[in-house]
Amino acid sequence: MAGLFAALADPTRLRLLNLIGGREVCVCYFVEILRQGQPKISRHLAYLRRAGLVTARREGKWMHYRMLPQADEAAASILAAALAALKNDRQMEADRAKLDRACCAPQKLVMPEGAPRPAPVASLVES
Amino acid sequence: MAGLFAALADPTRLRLLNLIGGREVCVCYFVEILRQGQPKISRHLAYLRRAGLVTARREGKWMHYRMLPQADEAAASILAAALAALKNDRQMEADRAKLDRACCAPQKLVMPEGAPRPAPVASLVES
DNA sequence: GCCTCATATTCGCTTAAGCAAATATATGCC
DNA sequence: GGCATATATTTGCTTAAGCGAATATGAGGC
Repeated sequence: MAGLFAALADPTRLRLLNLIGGREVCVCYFVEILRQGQPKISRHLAYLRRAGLVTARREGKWMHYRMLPQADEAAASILAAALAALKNDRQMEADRAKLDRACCAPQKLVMPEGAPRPAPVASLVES
Repeated sequence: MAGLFAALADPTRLRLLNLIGGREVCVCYFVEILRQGQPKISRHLAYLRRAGLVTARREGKWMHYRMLPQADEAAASILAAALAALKNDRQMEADRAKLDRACCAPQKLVMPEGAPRPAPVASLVES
C-alpha cells in the first residue's frame, strides 16, 4: 500500500504514467516529450516495473511500455483515481497532446527514423 | 500532486489517516493504538498537517486531529480512494476496532485519566 | 565478426526521510 | 510561582532516493 504511493510520489513517474495510461508507448517518446536524460527516464520506468504498475514488451530495438492491470482492487481504484487526477493538470495535458501529435501527425515531433507509433491498449482504453 | 502521494507513502501515516478518517481523534489514542513512540507519532502528524491533509484543534492539554476537506477535487478523490483501500486491510481494521473500543467501551484500553473520547466529524462521516 | 542505435544498469555523489533520544512548549492544578 | 501531563520540536545519525556521467546489454544491419 505505502509502496504504491511511493511509486506515485515522483513528478517524473507521474508524467510517465500519464503518457502510458491507456496506450502502449515506446521509450523514445518519453525521452523526447519529457526532455529529460534517457538514463533518468529508464530508471523511473524500472521503478514502475518493480512496483508492478507497468510492464514492457520488446519489439526489435524498441521497448514498449503499458499499464499492468492491477490484481488488487484497492490498488486499481487508487491508480484510476491518480490517472483521472492527472487528466486536468496543465503539464500532463501538454504531454499527452505531444504524444497524440506524434501518433497522428508524426512529423511535428523529431523522432528516430522509423520509431514505432504509440498504439492503444485494448484492455485499458479509457472509459 | 506528487507531494500528496509522498504524504501517503508511509505506513505510519496511513495508519494515522485510517484512524482519523471520519472522526476527530486525540493524539493519546494514536500513541496507545499504534504502540509507537510519541515523538514519532507527532512528527508524522506534523507531516500530514504540512501536507494539508489534516488539521488540529487544541482542547486543554489534548490535541484533536481531524481530516481537512480537500479544496482540490483531484486530491479529494485520491484521498477517498486511499481511505477506502485501507478499509480492507487487516491491520487497519484492527486499529479501527481498538479505537471503537476506546470510544464505546472505554475501559478496555488504558487511557490517561479523563482522555477525551473520539467523536465523529459531521462533515466527514463515511457514506 | 564489427558497428550503430535504443535502452538498461552501475558508480559516485548529494539531498531528503525516518528514527530514537533528548529537550522544549503549552496547559492545568496546586 | 512550581510541578505534572500532553504534545511538539530539535539533534545527531543512518538509510534510501534521485541525479548525471559513464558504461553495459541487446537487437539489427553490414
